[in-house]
This record gives sequence, structure tokens and C-alpha cells, in this order.
Amino acid sequence: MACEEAFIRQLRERGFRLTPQREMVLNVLHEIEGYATADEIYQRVQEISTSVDISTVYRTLELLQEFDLVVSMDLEDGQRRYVLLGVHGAHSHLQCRCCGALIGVSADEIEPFVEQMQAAHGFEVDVGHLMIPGVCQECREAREDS
Amino acid sequence: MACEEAFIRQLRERGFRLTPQREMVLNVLHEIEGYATADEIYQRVQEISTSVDISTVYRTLELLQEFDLVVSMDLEDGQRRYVLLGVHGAHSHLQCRCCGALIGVSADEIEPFVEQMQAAHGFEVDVGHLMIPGVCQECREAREDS
DNA sequence: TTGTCTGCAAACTATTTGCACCGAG
DNA sequence: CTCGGTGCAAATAGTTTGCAGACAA
Repeated sequence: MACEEAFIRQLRERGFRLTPQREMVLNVLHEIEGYATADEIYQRVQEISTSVDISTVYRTLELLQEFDLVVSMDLEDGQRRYVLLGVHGAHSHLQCRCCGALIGVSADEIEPFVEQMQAAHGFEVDVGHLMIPGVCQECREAREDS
Repeated sequence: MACEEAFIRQLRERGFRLTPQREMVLNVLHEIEGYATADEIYQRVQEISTSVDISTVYRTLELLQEFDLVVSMDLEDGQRRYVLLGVHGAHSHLQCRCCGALIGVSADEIEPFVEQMQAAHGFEVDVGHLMIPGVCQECREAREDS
């Protein structure tokens, strides 16, 4: 598990400690392999061990973000989502406002757009935090049927 | 003021009423000519008339969104921003995580990207709600100087 | 042992809602 | 006159924080 190693190394380097709670949060993020709210992560951690507090989950997620192992994004429903930057590294997400689905889009695919914004505005796009709202194929088809 | 007319027409059509509070919120949005938080809008409305409640501001903003005269977006600081869709219509925003600046980008400019997502994923991008996080030119230059 | 981390509870903040009165149509 | 809209206050919901005790190193 390369990301756990990276995590432990960074913890050591900066004088932080490796606690079972931190391991559990990281493991849960690994299982999920996608976005999740703090509460969803909390629920899964609870399945493994009760008496882990939601505030610890938040604190761990903050730490993981400082280490660039996780990115967070705000959807319009007011719940922040957290994504583990796994082996694939930074990528963007299409977010369906209809069914709520999040669809991953590789950084490669976003690249032309990133370069365009760079050229036109000197703006450096943060691909890992890019959320693209809209309507997914399934929902569009469902809509056309009616 | 074309958008006020559009507003009044839609109000009438749907049996809603035109109140001074609703006019004030719309006027403030007009003055601002850009994004603003509910609280910022509330403050400006207060300058014109005290005893207008923040809940009325929220309710009016919701109404304006239903009428497609305003779009809202969530930035990572947990405060929702509201933008009046003026004469220019829907457009996207570059958001600098460094200085907080919001830079408008026309729908035309986003068009190639929209078509790409359409072709590759059948996903219909909602240009008006698209927030593109990153670092703006000024902040990048400031960073390079150090 | 030492100082970080945790659980608990309380605080915060942005937003939403219930309700009785007010006022636009 | 009617009933949609408002101000007020209280409720929510997600997230953050203070603190005393727990535990990794």
C-alpha cells in the first residue's frame, strides 16, 4: 500500500504520530476508492471500531490534505467530499446535479483545457479540485424519454 | 434594466408578488456586478433599509435562482456566492485559491471543453455553475519572485 | 516520561424553517 | 379582503475548538 507508506513517512518526518485512528481513516478512504463525506467515512470507521470521534475524522482528513494525499471539494448540497489521491494522482470530477453521481476524468483529458486557461488568462488550473457540474448521460436519456 | 423587467414578468406570471425587499436585493445584485455572499448582499440591503431580514435575502436569492436570473456556487470557504446572470448570460469563473479573486470566463471560451466532455462522456456541462479552482497570474508571479 | 492525539462536549457559522402579523394586488 | 411575504426567533447541519485524560515514541 504505497499511500500508507507515504503517509507514515510524512508523519515521521514532521514529528506526527501514527495512531490507529489515523490508520483506520486512511484504510477506509482506500476501500471507498472515491469521494466520500466526512460522515460517510465516520460511519465506515465506526464499523471497525466504535468510540472513534467524528472530530478525529475531520482532523485526520485535514492532515491528509496537508500531506497532499487527499483533496476536498464542496458540492452544492453543503457537504464536503474527500477523495484519496491514489496511484492515479490528481484527477477531476464530473458531478451530476440530477442523480448526484461523480464521474472521474483523468488529468490527461483535462490537459487541453488547462493549457487554454494558462494561455488565455495565465491561470494555473488545480485539476485535483476541479468539479464540473452538469447532467450525466443516464439522466439526460431519462429526461428525453419523458 | 432588462433583468428587472424579466424578474417582474416572471413574478406576475407565476403569481408571486413584487415587494420592496425583492427589488432591493435585485438592485444590490445589479450594483455588485459580480459574485457576493448572502451576507454581503444583506449588508448592502441594510444600507438602503434597515429591518430587512437575512432570511428574506436567502428566500429572494432562492427565487431568483428558480427564475434563472442568479446562479450560486460553493467556494471552499463554506460561503455560497451568488452571481446575477446579466446581459452576458451564463459564464464560468476562475477562482484563485491564493487571493480569492474570481475571474469571469465567457461561455464561448469554455465551449471546446464542453464539447469534449459531451463527446467523451455524454455529459452536459453546466457552464453557469462551473468554478475552476487554481492560482491566478498575479499570485503565480508573486510566488516566483520569492 | 513527554508532548501529541483523542474523545467529549460545547461553540460556531451558514442556512433553513415555523409562525403570527403585514401589506401587495 | 386575501393569501403570499416578511421579520423574528429558533432549529438545523456541517464543521471546528477547548480541554483533560490517554497513549505513541
